[in-house]
Amino acid sequence: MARLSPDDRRRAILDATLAVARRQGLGGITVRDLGDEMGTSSGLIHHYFESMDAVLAAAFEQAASADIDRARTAITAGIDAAEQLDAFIESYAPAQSDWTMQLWLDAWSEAARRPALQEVSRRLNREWQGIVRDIIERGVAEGRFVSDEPDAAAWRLLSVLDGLALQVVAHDALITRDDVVAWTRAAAERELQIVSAAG
Amino acid sequence: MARLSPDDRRRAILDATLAVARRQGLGGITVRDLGDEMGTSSGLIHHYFESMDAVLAAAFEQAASADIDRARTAITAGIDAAEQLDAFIESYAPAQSDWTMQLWLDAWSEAARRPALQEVSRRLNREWQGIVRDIIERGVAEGRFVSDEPDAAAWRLLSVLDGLALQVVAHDALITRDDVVAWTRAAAERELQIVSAAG
DNA sequence: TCGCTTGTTGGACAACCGCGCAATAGCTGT
DNA sequence: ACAGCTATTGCGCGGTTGTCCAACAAGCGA
Repeated sequence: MARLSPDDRRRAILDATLAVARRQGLGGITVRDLGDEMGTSSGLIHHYFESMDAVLAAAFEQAASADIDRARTAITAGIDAAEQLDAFIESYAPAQSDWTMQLWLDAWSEAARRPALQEVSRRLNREWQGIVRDIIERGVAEGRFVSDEPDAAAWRLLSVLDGLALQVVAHDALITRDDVVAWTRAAAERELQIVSAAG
Repeated sequence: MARLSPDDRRRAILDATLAVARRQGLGGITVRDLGDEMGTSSGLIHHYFESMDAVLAAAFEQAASADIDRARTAITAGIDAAEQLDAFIESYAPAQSDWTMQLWLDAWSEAARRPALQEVSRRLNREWQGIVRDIIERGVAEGRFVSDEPDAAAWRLLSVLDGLALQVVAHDALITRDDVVAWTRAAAERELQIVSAAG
């Protein structure tokens, strides 16, 4: 329809990709879906991306990065490390039909076979772990957390969160989002020897 | 080609499915791939399975069940609950190119789109959790573990193991198998308040 | 106002998919 | 040796996919 600048159109394509992925999952997207979503022809997509793979990779990176940014701003609201960790857990735990988490499941599954996707997935995953580690180190410095290996502790917390979150998304209703939040909090209290707020 | 008995052919189809999945992933398998792999026509598959979804579910169930059996026998070697938990962790932690774990990643990713596969994945995942919970309850009964919510504790332990294992398989070399074992042991010690062997 | 650049169209194309079915071929019991 | 059963074939169907490309049109500088 309207004639957009290359930058705007590129952004519009990625937005449309994520909107469709929300409904059908990353794997179920076709160029025709994107055309319909944008109200344009489907041929337009290949004027900006050389393949459908490139579209999906770019969309995944955008969505995952946006999630990280969202988590970062959610964390800054916390006064101390304990509150920040709580904000992080709340921000990370997925809803029953969470679509970003499904994106991650797809990425982890495909990573071994798609080098470009693996690179993005690995880099962003390490970034998540870094966020958790920073919170832990701050908490240790504040004297609120106890941990002699913040790096391993961060991997453990992120992993328990990933492991629980994937159950919610892949096995709808086996466990709930509330379980994820409550159980991860309990794991964090044990891991970091957090004294309860009453103390 | 050769005319096989229904049982043998069924097995051959599942074997072929796993062989192809090893190369292309569970989600990227077609009936024609299976025909090529077996050296037969593709129409044969639908003589034994009513849908592709059913084939994938059966193949995944076969591979994953074998893993559960293997873990169960590994666990029986343990004298007490602590040893059993250790045996479980060792048995579950994947090698760098672990092939069953990759299958799990594929299954979790595809579950949302394939009902039969989701049912199997959910059931077997719950079975894994049951195994861990049984060990924990035995340990509590023996007075070696402390846990007032064995069910949640089992989910946490299984999840941290899943989350760490996934990093090994999907993000080759980001963390190692040794990290998975050591870090999960540490998580278990905190979770279950295990007193060190020296005590 | 004209002409050039380029964003956009819409369909052609070949390849692929799961699935179904009539025909065929190989085994088994008699 | 023959008949009956059924495992297996091989192709067809309707539908889908990603990719390509010649034609069209909207904006912009001259």
